[in-house]
Amino acid sequence: MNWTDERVETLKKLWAEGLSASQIAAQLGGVSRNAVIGKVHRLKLSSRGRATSPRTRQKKAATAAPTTTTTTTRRPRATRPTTVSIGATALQAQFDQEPVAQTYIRPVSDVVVPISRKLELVQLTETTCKWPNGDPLSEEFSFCGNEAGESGPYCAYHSRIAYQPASERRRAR
DNA sequence: CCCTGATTCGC
DNA sequence: GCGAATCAGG
Repeated sequence: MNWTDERVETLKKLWAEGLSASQIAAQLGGVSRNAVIGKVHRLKLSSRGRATSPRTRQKKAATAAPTTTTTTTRRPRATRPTTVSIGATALQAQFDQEPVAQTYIRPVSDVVVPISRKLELVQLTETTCKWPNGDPLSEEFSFCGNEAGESGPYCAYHSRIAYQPASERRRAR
């Protein structure tokens, strides 16, 4: 995957919004979080709060021989054919809503979400992502429905969105 | 163990 | 320039 102007643009945007490298990587698709971080550095826009202390590294020389890892699956981060722009409401609820009359739309920023299967409630099974798309009161409402595995009610992507903010908050950056 | 960003360095 | 491996830390 090469860094097209578009992708770089998205990267900058999301990074500026404060998304984590892995989230950005997930949304761009085809790249690892390391790639994102590396790119961010090269773009010299890494200045986003000192997360870690002044590291002084000078260990390991290079890639050592991994001891035949039996099932060390290298996950290419699943298939993400297309990315669809949807006005997600995921994290908004946590931002206080001023009593001020704000009837118009709040851009917040488009959040790119992976393909959803748009399932109805009755179609959900124990392994389908139960992440809601849209307003539950709306006709348009649906569930993500992608494979959720057994680690939770959401697919890998939505698990991040659902749980990560909490841990992020916990660290109180 | 999960995650975060930072750095190094072979490619 | 790119990004995996690695580190250091929450």
